[in-house]
Amino acid sequence: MAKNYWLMKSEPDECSIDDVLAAPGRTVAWSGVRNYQARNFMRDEMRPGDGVLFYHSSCPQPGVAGIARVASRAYPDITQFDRTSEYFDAAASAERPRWFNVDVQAVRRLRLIPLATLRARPELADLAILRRGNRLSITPVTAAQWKFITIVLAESASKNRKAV
DNA sequence: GCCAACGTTGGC
DNA sequence: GCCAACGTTGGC
Repeated sequence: MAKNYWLMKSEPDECSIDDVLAAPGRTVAWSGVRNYQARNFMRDEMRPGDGVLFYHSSCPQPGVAGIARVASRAYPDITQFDRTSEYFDAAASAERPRWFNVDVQAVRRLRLIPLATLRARPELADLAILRRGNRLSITPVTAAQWKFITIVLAESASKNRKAV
């Protein structure tokens, strides 16, 4: 099956790309997603090896902060069973779990590609996260968008750093 | 099944 | 803090 690509939002106060890089195995469980569409992407479409744009949201400098990869198939999100968790779901049971998550492994940090930079590029006009009113925390990325962001934008960011 | 009210997201 | 946009809830 062809490799898929995704953009996953995370609030850096909660879990930044550096937090994932510092985690054991550079891997974290992407638990706590409580949106059906995002859940379905993880449960039904994600496969180990899929590419992930790690996006920092709800922070002073929103943008793509790193590259990661899907590191597991989806499995039941343990936080739905934990009464002490803010993600507890009384309607879920072990027999009928409602929420699922994959594991995400950090690959590398990027010099931040700011949201404004993404918006400025006509090549990314159809990027889901740039669509008006988009709030989904997990969105698909096309192979062309992935290449453009991880090669063209990440490269030019690296050159700019040398120039500065 | 409709739809108003409410809650959340997330950039600014 | 504001506000647009969208998802969810619950009465009917």
